[in-house]
Amino acid sequence: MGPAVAGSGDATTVEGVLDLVRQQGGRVTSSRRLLLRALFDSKDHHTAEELAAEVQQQSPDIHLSTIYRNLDELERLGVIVHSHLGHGAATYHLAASAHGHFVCEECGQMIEAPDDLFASLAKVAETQFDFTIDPHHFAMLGRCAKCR
Amino acid sequence: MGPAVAGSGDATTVEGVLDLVRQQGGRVTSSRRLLLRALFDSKDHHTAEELAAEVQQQSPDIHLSTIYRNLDELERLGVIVHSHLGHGAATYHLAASAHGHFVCEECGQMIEAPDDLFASLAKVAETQFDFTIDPHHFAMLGRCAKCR
DNA sequence: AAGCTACCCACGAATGAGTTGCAATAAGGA
DNA sequence: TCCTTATTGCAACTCATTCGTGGGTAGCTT
Repeated sequence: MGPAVAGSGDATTVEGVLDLVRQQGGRVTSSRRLLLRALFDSKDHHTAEELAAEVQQQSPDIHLSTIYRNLDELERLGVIVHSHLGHGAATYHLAASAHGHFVCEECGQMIEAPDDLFASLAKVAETQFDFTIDPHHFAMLGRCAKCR
Repeated sequence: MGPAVAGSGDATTVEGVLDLVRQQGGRVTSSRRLLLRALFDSKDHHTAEELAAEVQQQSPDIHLSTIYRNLDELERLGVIVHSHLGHGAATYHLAASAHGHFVCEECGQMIEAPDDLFASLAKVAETQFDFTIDPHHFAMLGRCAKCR
């Protein structure tokens, strides 16, 4: 039957997320669509500035502050998350592909860490402090093999 | 006998650290002494601004930028470290009492975590990625019991 | 004790990342 | 098509931190 119509609000496609936005009383604007395309097209980590540059290739008038406002909105909807990988700007990516990060303090190399690596830490934090960790937000710094 | 003379460069007292500074070709100034006193007097975490306020009670002309430059210097000497506990300013404390941090995303409550809590994560990172973690720099975010 | 000189300081201005106020614009239901 | 209100572009702002500068001073050297 050809490509399925955009799911009604499942956050797995650009149009699906836009449905979700509309359902929440938000409006579908071209800046939102372009930003979501940039986020879906590359599953990497991007700063707000990088995403703005991407979006501005299609529509140069879209302002960085609009990008920030839309990123905030998408984060409130749970579609994306941001993380801090070091001392610079935050990076954004789809919430569906959330994961932890190991970042070398020396060379900046970043390793994506599947959640189960943090399972034992999660358990200790839980039993000792009644604390539920979220290992995604801040990177775990350290030294990679090359820099040690 | 009286109190022992300041150790020759052991970073366990204000005067010891100042010896160390002098040994490295640095100069002992009153802003450095006051800053070190502030750091030694309370073993808590303090932002640069808080430390400045403390120092300025003795010597109101000491500028915030001097605090930052001295904090950098002390960090290069390995006497102090800074960590990021959330989205605000960095906090500084003595390197000797370094430790990890669990911080609640909701209420901001901070729990100091002894290093051995991170032992299992350290091992996994080592064997799987040849990566040596430093669990002090960024806090591990999450939810405390009350906020969950 | 005085001189020298590299180091250090106060001050202000600049930076980088992100936020906010506001008037103009546009999405989308009526 | 009209109307309401979300959204945008823009500029100005905040916050944390860094930088440039000329004057000041610690602490060798003599």
